[in-house]
Amino acid sequence: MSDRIDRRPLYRRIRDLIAEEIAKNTWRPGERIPTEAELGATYEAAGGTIGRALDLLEDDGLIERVHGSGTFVRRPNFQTAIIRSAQYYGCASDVRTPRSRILEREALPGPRDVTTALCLDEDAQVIRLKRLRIYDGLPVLVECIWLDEARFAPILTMEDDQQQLLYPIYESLCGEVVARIEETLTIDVADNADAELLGIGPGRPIAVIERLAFGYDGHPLEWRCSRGPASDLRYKISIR
Amino acid sequence: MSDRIDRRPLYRRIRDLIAEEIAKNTWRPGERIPTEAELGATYEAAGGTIGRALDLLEDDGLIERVHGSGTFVRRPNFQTAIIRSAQYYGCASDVRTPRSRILEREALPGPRDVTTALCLDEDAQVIRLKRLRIYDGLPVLVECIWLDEARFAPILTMEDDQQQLLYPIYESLCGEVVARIEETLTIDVADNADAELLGIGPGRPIAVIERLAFGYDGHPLEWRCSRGPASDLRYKISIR
DNA sequence: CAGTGGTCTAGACCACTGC
DNA sequence: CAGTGGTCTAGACCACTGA
Repeated sequence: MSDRIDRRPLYRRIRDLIAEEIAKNTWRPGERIPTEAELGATYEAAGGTIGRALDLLEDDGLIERVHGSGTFVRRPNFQTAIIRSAQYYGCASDVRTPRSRILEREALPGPRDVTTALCLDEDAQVIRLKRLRIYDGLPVLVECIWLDEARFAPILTMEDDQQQLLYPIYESLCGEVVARIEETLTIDVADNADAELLGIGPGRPIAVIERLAFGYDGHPLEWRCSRGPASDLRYKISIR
Repeated sequence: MSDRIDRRPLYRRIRDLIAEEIAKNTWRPGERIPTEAELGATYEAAGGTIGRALDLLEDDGLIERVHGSGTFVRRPNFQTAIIRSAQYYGCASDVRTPRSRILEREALPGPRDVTTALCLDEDAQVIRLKRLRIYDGLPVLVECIWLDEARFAPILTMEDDQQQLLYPIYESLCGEVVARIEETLTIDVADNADAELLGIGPGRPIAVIERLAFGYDGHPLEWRCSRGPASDLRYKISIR
């Protein structure tokens, strides 16, 4: 049945087969997947082996198990994103309402670096959003967001609901689910445009967070570049 | 035998018992610990259960298993430390020799914030090192390092071997092993002292990395504050 | 209550290391 | 080769969820 050529352990191969099903959208985020017993029958493995495969998927953040209830496809929340580490997020009152205003929105032929980052054809059409994020009435982040127009066309005509986060909109409007992000932090100094939008002096340090968002199938969906005052940044990690 | 009150699963309790042995220095870093069969006899558990406990310890970076050879106490290397992410580290030639020169070294009554960070008595005596880290002849990091004098007295009289890293010295000279670190990144602007030591203009962005280092027993051993040009920083993470 | 995931065992067999 | 960790099974039992 299983390839004799693939010498990886059974529970690893089963992990990958299930991950593939998730990538193929066999089950949507939040949905229940088959029980361990059913999976055991499907993949012809003992319960312990299936359990071990699910352990790996849980570690990878792809599924969530609820004791007595079932195993579900997880919808990631990116709690440890660098952007979240900024001071204004950690404020006392957790009811601070983040808002965001779209400043510019257009479709255009993709610049070379954008099509490269998103793995698109060189002549592909892309969407560009320029957005200002606001906390407590104060502008704290300028974002430039790039999307493949072929996948995200509805974004061009949606109304600007300032309360809404983008990723849930991607899912409801375009059927695209973000499963993983990569963030890179660098430091720059504010140019005149930054200074004006963010209300700080030109030449002050700016935190630049470049983000690539990927779907369950590993394909890049969104490229985003966020700029905010570096004085608001406080990023903490623990290492062994 | 085992407490009926402790309702955590057996493999979790065994994980903690072994972690405790490591913290107590029953086995030193690099040493082999008993075989799974021996551990099974000690803790009265089946092989699979011991294996699962060791899985957890491996995930936590406390041990390393070598197939066919044994299980060893791991010596961490902190590859993902924020400081490592600086540009000058990632350079093409990997033979760049980092050097460091100790600028100041003294014992003094611990300032309040230092004794607090290191969990010492308020009137404890501490060691303060000021160090300049140099890559390719260029100064790139100013570090201020604080240690409990009671544990690290030999540091006061050691000779300044500019090639050596500190953590191996802590181990060989003082018998203290760093098992885990916590780093916090913030951004500041260069004051005159920074500017002079690092050879940049005052007011330029500075990356400030505060680091607390802990022993296997979870006690803080070292408090360190590093300052370097933020333009050299490029920190990348992946999140689900 | 039935159905689900979580723990644990005993034992078989395999794969790798180092003598 | 003996000793070690790694995989896998079948089945028992437990703990939790939700109808």
